[in-house]
Formats: sequence, C-alpha cells, structure tokens
Amino acid sequence: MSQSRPYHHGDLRSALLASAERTLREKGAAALSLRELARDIGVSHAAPGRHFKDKQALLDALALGGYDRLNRALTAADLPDATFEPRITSLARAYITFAVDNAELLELMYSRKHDPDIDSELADAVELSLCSFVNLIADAQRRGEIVEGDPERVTLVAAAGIHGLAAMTSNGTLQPDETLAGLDHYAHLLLHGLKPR
Amino acid sequence: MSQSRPYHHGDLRSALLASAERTLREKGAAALSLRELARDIGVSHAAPGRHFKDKQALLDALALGGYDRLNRALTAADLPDATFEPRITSLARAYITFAVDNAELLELMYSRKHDPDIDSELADAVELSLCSFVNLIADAQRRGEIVEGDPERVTLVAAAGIHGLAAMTSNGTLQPDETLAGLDHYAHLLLHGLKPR
DNA sequence: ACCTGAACACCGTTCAAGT
DNA sequence: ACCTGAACACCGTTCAAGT
Repeated sequence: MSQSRPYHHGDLRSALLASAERTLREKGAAALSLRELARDIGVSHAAPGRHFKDKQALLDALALGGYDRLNRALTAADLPDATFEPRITSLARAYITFAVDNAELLELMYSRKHDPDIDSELADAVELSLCSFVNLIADAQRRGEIVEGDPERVTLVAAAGIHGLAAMTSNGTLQPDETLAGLDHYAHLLLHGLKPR
Repeated sequence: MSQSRPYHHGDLRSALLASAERTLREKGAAALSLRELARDIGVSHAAPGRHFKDKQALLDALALGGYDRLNRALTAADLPDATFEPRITSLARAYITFAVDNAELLELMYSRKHDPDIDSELADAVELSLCSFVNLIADAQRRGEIVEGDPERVTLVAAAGIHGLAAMTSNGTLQPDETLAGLDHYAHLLLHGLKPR
C-alpha cells in the first residue's frame, strides 16, 4: 500500500509468483497471462521479462515452489520412529491433503512441460519428494517389517499408489473425503496384500 | 489429394482432430493453435469454429478419442479367464504401453480442464476405463483369489497404483523399459503385500 | 450446411529509451 | 539494475457475407 507507485516495484519477482499462484488456484493454468499479472500488480507488461525469460520460466518457478511446499509437508508428516503402517498412512495423508488443497498447482508440477535438461533444480525437487518414501521403505526393510529387495523398486509400489491416489483425487475422479477416509484401509492392503490370509 | 481445393473440405472435423493429435504428439499441447491447424489443413482460420465451439471443445474431443483408444486397448488386453496375477499384469502392461505411446495425450486426458457437468460423455469414458479393473477385482473376489470388501474400494488399490505408474512413466519420472520390466514384480507385491510371509 | 474475410480484443516477446 | 512504451507477430472468437 505505498502511495504513488515508485518506479521500482521492490520485489516484483515474488509479487508475480504470488499473483500467478492466486490466478492458478482461482481460474486455472489456462487463464494465466503475463500481461494480466503485470496489470494486476500495476507494472508495465514488459516488466515480467526482467525476472522470467519467458512464460515457461515462470511456470517452472511456480512448480518448484510447489515441490518445496510439498516436500516440507512430507517431512513434517514423517514419523521416523513409527512402524510401517502408521508411517505410510501419515505420509499419504500429507500428500493427498496437499493434492486437494493445490489441485491446479499439482497438475502443473506433474506436467511434462518442464525440460529437466534445462531446469535441473526442478528435477532435484521431484527426486526429493520421492526421498521420504524411499527412506520409509529402507527403514522398514532394516527392521524386517517388509520384504527385501531394491528399495527404489519396492518404493515404487507405495509411491506409485499414493501418486495415483493424489492425481485421481486432485483431478476429480475421486472424492477427497472418501480418499482420505480410505487411507487406513489402503495402507493395510498395501502391507498385507490383496490375497486372503 | 484433390486438385484445386473445393470450397467444402468434406470432413474437416476429422482432419482437425487428426492434425491436432499430430501436433500434440510432436510439439506438445502448448503449441496447439486453432489457426495453425486451419493453415495446415488449408482452410480459413474461422472454419474450425463450425465444428468446435471453442478450443476447449477440441481438446475435449481429443481427450475423448484418447479414452476410446485406451478403453479398446484395455478390453483387448483383458484375460477374463486368467487368474488375478497374470490378468492384472496384462491390463497394467496395456495401460503403461498406452501411456508411453501417448504421453501428451494422456496428460490432456488427466487434466482438470474438462468440466464433467458440460462434457458428460468424457466422464462416462473415464468411468469406463476403470471398469476393466472393477471387473477384474469382482471376478477375483468371486473366485476367492483376493480379499472380500467393496469392489470399488479394493479396485482403488490396484487402479491407483497402475494410474500412478502410468503417470510417472509418461511424465518422465520413470523409465518406460524399467516400468514395463518391473510389472510382474509389481503385481506380485500387490497380491502378496509388502509384509514378509 | 459449410466456409470466408474482416474485425476485435487479446496474447508473448523484444528492444531502444528512460529513471 | 530495473522498468516503460512502442512495435511485431501472433492468438481465439464472432459475424456478416459468400458458395
């Protein structure tokens, strides 16, 4: 709320990202326009070009911010001393909650638009988001709670399942409350298998 | 290859869809422009408007076509008389193969852009794609091969996992050959669980 | 019924010039 | 270093008019 806008915005980059995420949440990725962002912030339409080389660069930065928050949420929800079942349930709940609260952002994060050769930061963030699950599996194996085998491979069974639940929930195939309510059941089936005991 | 283009194209709608899918595959969804499509086909830029009320309608039609092909692939790969493990492996292989061969299209199919209230045809197609999995689970339950319980709920464990594998493979997180090679292992873990026996 | 051509209101991106 | 204003080459969509 500064009187008589100064020539320099001060922190245009942050302002652009914040405004972009609001638009993303309210009107979807298709409605994101650099010119409209600039208009909303009260800056010339060419100004964003100083901070993002093109629109894709802004989308990449948005996705990177999303992974940062997702990774923080996963880390916060991790229960390193818990046994497999409550631990994966907690991680899954954090992931699904993030998916529900940030559906459009998650779609952007998943999208193939980000060239990993160009944006290695993003590739690192994606890998980091898998880390919580790899750690969970490795710990559980060390304790003899789950089967042996390449942790990355075993992780896939858990991570792909939760990724799928998150994607299906965020894109509307599944109801958020149903998905969250079914998580305990899900973890149980994952651990004990579909085969009757 | 008609000499001296006639005034009427003949089957502009199909031509637009075919050209759009080629662009989608070669240059991605972001590069899709109705005007460029019209130019490639050799028709005025306003002509597409006769067949699709707006760009989103063309994207919806593209996604619908994708689900048709996916559903045909799943039906063809289904082995109604097989036991659970080979049957789900076959379905998963078909799904992943489709995901690898149609990565950009799959992203479009998954996207939240399609309003189900407006395009109920698409919602039906999505549900149909889950049908193969629901049938598989229901049959296996009837034979006592897998645990009892709401088929839709149990299906989720299998469908979400495969959906996740497909998404992660199509967006580059997973290598296609590794995913396909790990499918038997995946199906085994799904059936027997992560817990050591 | 199907398509054209012009028109309208937007875009993203670039670049000399301003502060 | 950061931003502006004009310019360029694009868009999607609409609508009278043509075939």
